[in-house]
Amino acid sequence: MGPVRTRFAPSPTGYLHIGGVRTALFNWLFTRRHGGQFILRIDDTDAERNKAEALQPILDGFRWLGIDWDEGPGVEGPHGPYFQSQRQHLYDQAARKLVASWHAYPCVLTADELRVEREAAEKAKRPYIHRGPRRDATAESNLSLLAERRLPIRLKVPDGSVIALDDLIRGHVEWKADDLGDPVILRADGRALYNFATVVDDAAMRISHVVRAAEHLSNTPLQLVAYAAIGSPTPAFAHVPVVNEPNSKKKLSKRDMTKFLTTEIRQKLERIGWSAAEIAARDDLNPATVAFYREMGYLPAALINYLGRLGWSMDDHSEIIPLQTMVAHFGLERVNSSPASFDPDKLYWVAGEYMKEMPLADKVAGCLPFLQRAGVLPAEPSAEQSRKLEQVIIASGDRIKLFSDILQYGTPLLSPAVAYDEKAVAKRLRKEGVADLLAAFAGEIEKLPVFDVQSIEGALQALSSARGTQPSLLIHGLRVACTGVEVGPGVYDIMVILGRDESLRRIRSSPAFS
RNA sequence: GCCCCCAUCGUCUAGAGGCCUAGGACAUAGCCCUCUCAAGGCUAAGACAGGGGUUCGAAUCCCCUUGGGGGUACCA
Repeated sequence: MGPVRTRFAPSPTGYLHIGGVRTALFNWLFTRRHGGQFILRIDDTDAERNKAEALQPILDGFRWLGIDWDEGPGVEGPHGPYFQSQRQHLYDQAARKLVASWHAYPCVLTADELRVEREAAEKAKRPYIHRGPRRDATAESNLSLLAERRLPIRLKVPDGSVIALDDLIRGHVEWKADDLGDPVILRADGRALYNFATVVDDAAMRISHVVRAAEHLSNTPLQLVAYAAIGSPTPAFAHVPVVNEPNSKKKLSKRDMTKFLTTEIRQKLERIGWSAAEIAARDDLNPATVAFYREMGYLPAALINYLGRLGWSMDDHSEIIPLQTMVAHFGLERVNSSPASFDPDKLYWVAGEYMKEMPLADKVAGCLPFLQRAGVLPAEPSAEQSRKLEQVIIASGDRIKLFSDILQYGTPLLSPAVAYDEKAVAKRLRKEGVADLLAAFAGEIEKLPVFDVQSIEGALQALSSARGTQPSLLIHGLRVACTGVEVGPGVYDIMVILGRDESLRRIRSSPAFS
């Protein structure tokens, strides 16, 4: 076998779809495992919806995830160009050669005539298998007809044969050629159809393994006919199962992604500082795109790990699999043949596992932009602010699973104003004796020689036992007084981060006294 | 309609005839730890779609049914 060469052929739609990137990842893992080349080929033949700027988000997404390509946009190689719109002449040439070699023929039927044929077949309850009138005409006469008129070209499907495929994931599949109509491979205007362009390109680019979504399995027999016609060896095929919507047996669709922008998701975005207008201005901000996870502060390694395990397993127990391990063990034979549902909960868990392993400095760097975009910290934080942020992150520990989680835990400590939560205040501050305790405790900490976790805790325990109250009464009251909310890092950590003066200010101006 | 694919806990999966009273993970519930929330520990509940074969023996092989999905285009 020659070198492993795979490809992924996205069309520039303006966003990187989660299902597509999973397929790309399988290609990439397989390729890296075998030391081959992974090619990114841009399927931009559909001129109107393919603007140049619509490619950028896709490339950005791949780069963010660390999926690199050996040939493609920005990486010239021996088999370019890598934009299908620049390869039209190749399809045209190939199709004409097929007419000359009697493997293809011009279609002289009009759209209306074709429709009539199809309807007649339907009425007779017979499957419609197209065979055109010029199918058996001589190559010479077809060629001269083509010289006079621009006509669509159809590929001849050989009569009576069986087309077989040994799919690397699905095993042996076969089709009867007689069930297949002669497909148009080139439109009258010279633009190629997908089933033909993909074969011409895959052959020209020496693709050894076509790893693609299972929805393409039905296209494969026609493509196999095309390979035979152009006289190229066929690559190996592996059809990976589609990714389904969460809790559903429906494919995670590229179309109608707006439905994934539920009110819940919208709230999540708003909570991390996105305005309704900003969300509306981005049509890729929904859970079906890679960009969404990036904006939510997921670690790219976590997304990769999750996606890699979706439909593939390394063994009977591994869940957190570092990229290098994945590359070392990836194999198409362990890719499942049944569809898999995307599970946001599990992805969130994986994200948390990866965040636990993040070095502190990287965590700080990752969290900062979220605080800045929400206006909690300025573009150029002061040394004091940076120091505090680091302390907050240390104190928050495993609570931060996504970078955006810093907003929940960091905002109450980093912004000067405290937003008091009604329920928390009612439950923890407006309680018999809490105001007295807080006032007394404020007096105690004022006198502390050092203001650290040990001394604050000591003061609190001392006061509680002197008063004969549960320490938790004061602890909960303090947290709400200092942060406005009930959940968060340990209270002593909170007070140390705020500092003595700010802690006192917050305690004394808290709603416990109003 | 016709062709093709798929089918293990809610979800991701292990399982390639006996190791299966079906294992793990996420999610769920309970308990423990504890200053809340996370994290962690322990426990619970939870699946071979149905029916026929083959076999001493089937989640695993075959057939049928059912259910899901894809294709059937001058879409990709």
